Amino acid sequence: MDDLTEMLKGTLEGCVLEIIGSEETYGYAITRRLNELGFADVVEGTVYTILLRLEKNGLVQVTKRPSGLGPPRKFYALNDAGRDRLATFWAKWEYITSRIDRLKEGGR
Amino acid sequence: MDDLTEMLKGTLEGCVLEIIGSEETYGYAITRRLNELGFADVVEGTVYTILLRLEKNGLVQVTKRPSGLGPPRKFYALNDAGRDRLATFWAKWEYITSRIDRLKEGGR
DNA sequence: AGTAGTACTCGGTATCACATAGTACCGAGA
DNA sequence: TCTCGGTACTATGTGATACCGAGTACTACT
Repeated sequence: MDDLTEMLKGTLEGCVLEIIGSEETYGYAITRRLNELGFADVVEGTVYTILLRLEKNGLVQVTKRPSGLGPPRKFYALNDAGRDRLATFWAKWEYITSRIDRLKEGGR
Repeated sequence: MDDLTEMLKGTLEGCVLEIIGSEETYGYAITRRLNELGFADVVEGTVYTILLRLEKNGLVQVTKRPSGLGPPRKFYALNDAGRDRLATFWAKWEYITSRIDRLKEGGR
């Protein structure tokens, strides 16, 4: 699949929120998870910028824990604001996909 | 629905291509069409920048015709490159929505 | 000692939707 | 007549976001 970056704008952050919401986890693992989900070209740098943004915007709670096989990990969990944001993300996603599907069907 | 702009990145151009592909039309009418399709906050300036980009990238054929109720209209039609681009757009859209749905279902 | 895998940071770039202001043409009502 | 609203396009600049590239650092295995 060729370049998806423009189409991922706005949605990738939602994906990261969803992953964090389903399980407390850390950046490196999130990248792997996205890759195995089919977002093959998403690289670590991208995920980390998203995580830093989430942290800066107060949507996550961060806990640093030693790793055993590398530097310490920063574990992320959603707080209330993060759960709110995730919910609006899915609402927006629902909204947009329904409109686009309508358009695709030659929609009226 | 609150701000969708980030999520429309990459997809709005595809929507415009789809509209042009189904009928030769012009900027002002495309904006109206998008608005009635549910993309309520999309404004003229946005559509015109997309149209100029499409033209610059050689995806459309442009014909200027007098309007009768205002300045002349620039009618847009897809050429071969445009139809190609539209096809890849739908392929990407399909791809992304399937991955996101999988993620949403707690996907494995 | 060197290498590979894990794990995070930081500065810069490109692209896109959008805001804003401006130009221009027409018809109808004050 | 003159303004106003609707039609129609152009041009410049801004902000958000994904991505790139380089760098730092820790561990384990050879």
